[in-house]
Amino acid sequence: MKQPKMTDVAKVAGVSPTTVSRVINRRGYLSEKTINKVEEAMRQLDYRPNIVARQLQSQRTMTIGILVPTVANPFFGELTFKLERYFFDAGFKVLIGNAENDIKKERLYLQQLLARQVDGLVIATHNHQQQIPEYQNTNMPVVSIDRYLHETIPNVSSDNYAGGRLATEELIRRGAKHIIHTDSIERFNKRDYLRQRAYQDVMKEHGLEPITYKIDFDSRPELMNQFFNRIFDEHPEVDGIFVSNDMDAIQLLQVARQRGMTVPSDLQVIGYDGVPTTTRIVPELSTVVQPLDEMAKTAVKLLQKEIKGEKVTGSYKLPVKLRVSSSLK
Amino acid sequence: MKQPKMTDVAKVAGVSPTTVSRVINRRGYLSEKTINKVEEAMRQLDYRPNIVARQLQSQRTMTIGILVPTVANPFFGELTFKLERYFFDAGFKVLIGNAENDIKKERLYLQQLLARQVDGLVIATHNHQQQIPEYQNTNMPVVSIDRYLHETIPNVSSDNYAGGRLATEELIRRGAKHIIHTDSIERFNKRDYLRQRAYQDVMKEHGLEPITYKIDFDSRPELMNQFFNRIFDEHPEVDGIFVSNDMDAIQLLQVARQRGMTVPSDLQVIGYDGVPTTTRIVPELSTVVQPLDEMAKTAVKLLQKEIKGEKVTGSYKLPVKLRVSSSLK
DNA sequence: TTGAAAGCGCTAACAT
DNA sequence: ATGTTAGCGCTTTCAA
Repeated sequence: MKQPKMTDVAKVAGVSPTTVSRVINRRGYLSEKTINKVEEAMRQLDYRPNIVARQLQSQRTMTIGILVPTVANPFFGELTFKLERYFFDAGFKVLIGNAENDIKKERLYLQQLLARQVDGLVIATHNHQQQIPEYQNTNMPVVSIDRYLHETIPNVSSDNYAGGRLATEELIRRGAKHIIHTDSIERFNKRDYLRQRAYQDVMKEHGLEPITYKIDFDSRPELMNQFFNRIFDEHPEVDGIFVSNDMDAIQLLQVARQRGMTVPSDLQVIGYDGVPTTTRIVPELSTVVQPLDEMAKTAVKLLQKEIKGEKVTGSYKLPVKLRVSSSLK
Repeated sequence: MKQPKMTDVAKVAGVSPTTVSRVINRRGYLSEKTINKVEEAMRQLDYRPNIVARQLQSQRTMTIGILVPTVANPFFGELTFKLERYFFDAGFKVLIGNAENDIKKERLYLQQLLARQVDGLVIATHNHQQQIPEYQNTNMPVVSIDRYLHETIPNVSSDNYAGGRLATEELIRRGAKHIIHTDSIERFNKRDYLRQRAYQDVMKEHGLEPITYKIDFDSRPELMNQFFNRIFDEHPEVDGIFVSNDMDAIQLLQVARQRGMTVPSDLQVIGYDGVPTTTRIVPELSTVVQPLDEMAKTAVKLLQKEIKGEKVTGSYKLPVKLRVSSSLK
């Protein structure tokens, strides 16, 4: 048997559909008696309003699309979790897409979501935006996380430059002389290379030579191991490494141990992200902690403003802090 | 300016709205000329069909709701990722809810999602289903993961009993004599205690005394440390532990190391889950690997059947395998 | 305080 | 091969 609709409720309650709608939405004048009749009818039929019909009428879905590389990664899992929580508190549901560093998939999601299935979009993927013309469509409210998409799209991120400085300065302060920086290769846009720039600036300020290695984000664990081994082979003098994210840093720690290096006496390591889950699993890793909770809150707030019709642009950099642990002297 | 709709396209192309619809959906007879005219008009107006209107008409949203405790947990992050991937391949979008072990929140999600916003539901939460009457509503296609909800709702899980046996037997085979099992407390239903039952059966078969400790799932890391320390205090003779999930097992390893115990010579440990992310971070942990990919595939397949109208019930147990690493002798 | 009618944007059924 | 009409289930005028 089919789900009851408003006219069914109206019939049972002996009123018009309009009145049922009024009762559901508590709009306009209603007599106590009518309210009771209608509510009784709804209960009797186990009636649930059809959200889709309401969406068509109201032209809003109260749904937000979130695009990430993959929620299987602890950083994006945590981010998605926080975003979803704050959106939920604001009355929004959340549709997720794991773009998997696949431009085609990201475009497919966008084409779907732009078809008025969502009221807004949070983009935290790492694909090359130049290849995704959909972001030029400025009608849809969009916020990006840690990524520049378009001049009209506000961007929320941790203060990458400050974070890069913090990490590098700390390594130097603790006696490291030969410090290497590894970064993901997929951050195409110059504005996203702030961690690296900060590292280079600090190194130069201290008369040290900056050396950056680029990691292919998608590389498999075995390749990562090769990659880190190569660093050690090419730079046996290295005594400090600033790694652009904790997952990579953890793997680096493993490689260093396999090579018989002792952390922190032979090698000091600082990562980036500081997500609770990874910190809990590898408490010994020192790291630059991104204010994920604040970032999520900010993104939600900005997107809500956009949805209300306010113009929002610019870059929102949130302060990082250092978590010092036993991977530092 | 407003988004163009079908009639706008129809006007520009000089045809009827129906024809536009036909072109979009490639249905019925169309002349080459008409197709071109319509497509040109769509391009010119940057037209995107309104999905919500289509949903109202077709009575399907092509959207699935997924409820998990939180995607921030690597296990559920990975599960959500895989589910989303296979649903995407099948043409479905995915709405997520982080129920956070909060019955109220879970009910709120359900009430929303049951309002025909989704075509089906995957439930992987850990709340007490007796307190969630919405699951009695049998109209909505539902699949549960590792959790019994209702006799009409199919359940997909790893073979928990086999996994429990595998872990316990392996510890015994490798010489452990005093083996303790720790399990989450939130698995209310008897059918969910299969890992524990397997552990107990194997212990008894070998003339050993089973000892199970229950962990409160939500407990904070500090409490977990206390908890594990208590186990070691109360059972200094312990030389093997089977922990019900890897996150807990990892924390146990840390506590053991803090106490100066050496793994595996003093203490052998086996976890449960074997998610790629945690395995990559803590490769030394031996664990019972859940076939997450198969579980996701199965859940997607079952839900699609239900959506097509087929009746699906019963319990789908998928085979586990042991991942042996250096936490075993 | 309540109801009738129109319309949100699309597609299915029925013409032609 | 294309158009007309009706309707998906709700809310919003406007009227009574």
